[in-house]
Amino acid sequence: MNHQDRSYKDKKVISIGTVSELTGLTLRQIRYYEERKLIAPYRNERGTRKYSFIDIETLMDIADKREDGVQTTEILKEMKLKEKQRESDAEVRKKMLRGQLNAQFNIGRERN
Amino acid sequence: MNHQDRSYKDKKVISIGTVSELTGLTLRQIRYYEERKLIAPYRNERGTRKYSFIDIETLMDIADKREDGVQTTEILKEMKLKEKQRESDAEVRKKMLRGQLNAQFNIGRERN
DNA sequence: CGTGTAAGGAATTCTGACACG
DNA sequence: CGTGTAAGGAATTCTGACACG
Repeated sequence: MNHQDRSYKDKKVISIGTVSELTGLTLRQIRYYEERKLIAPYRNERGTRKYSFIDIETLMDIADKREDGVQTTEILKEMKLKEKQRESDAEVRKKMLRGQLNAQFNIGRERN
Repeated sequence: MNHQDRSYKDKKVISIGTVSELTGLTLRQIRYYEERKLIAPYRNERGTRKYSFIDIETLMDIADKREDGVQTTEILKEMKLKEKQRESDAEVRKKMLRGQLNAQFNIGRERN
C-alpha cells in the first residue's frame, strides 16, 4: 500500500448520511459513538461531520461489539489496547532490524 | 494495490460540495463536465450525486486541460484514447504471458 | 462553448432536550 | 447507558432557465 492509497483511506470526506447507509447505523448512534470518543470525524467550516473509510471500518467493528452487548467504555479500552499493541509491535520490528544491521556490520568487520 | 484499496478509490461516496472544495471547481463546472460525459457520478435514491476519489483525480486533470484552453470535446476524445491504450496494453501483457507459458511448456516437452 | 446566477423546492445536518428502560 | 424522536434553523443539492461572450 503506497502513500497515495493510504491518503484515500484516511481522508475525511464522507458525510454522516452516507456513513449511515454504509454501516447500517443511525445518525444518532454515529454521533453518540463520537461523544464517547470512539471516533473523531473532521468538522468542516460550518460544523458538518466528515468521515474516512477507516472511520467506517471502525464503526462496523463497534456495531459488531455493541451487538454482542459490549459497552462503549469497554470498546474504547479495547481500541486503546490494540493501539498500544501496534506501537509495541512496531518497536519490536525496529529493534530486530537494528539487530540485523549490526550483525551484518560485524560480519563485514570479521572478514577484514 | 489490493482489492480492498481499489474499492476505496472507486467507491462513490463524496458529495459535490466536498468535491468542489477538493478540486477547486465550482458546482456548475462539475455538473457541466458530467453533462459532457467526462464523469459519471453515482446518484443515490433521491438524486444526489456521489463521487469517488478517481472522479476527483479525473476532474483535476480536466481542470488542467481546461486551463490550457482544451475544449471538453477534445478532453473526452483524449480520455477515450487513453482508455483504448490501456485496453491494448492489457492485451499485449496477456499475449506475452501466454507466449511465456507456451515456451515453458515446449521446454518441458523437449526434455522428455 | 463554458460558466455565472437567481429561483423554488426538497432533503441534510446540527444542537440541545426530553423520553425510556 | 444507548437510542429514539420532535424542534427549529442553517446550509446543501437539484433542476431548468436566462445571460454573456
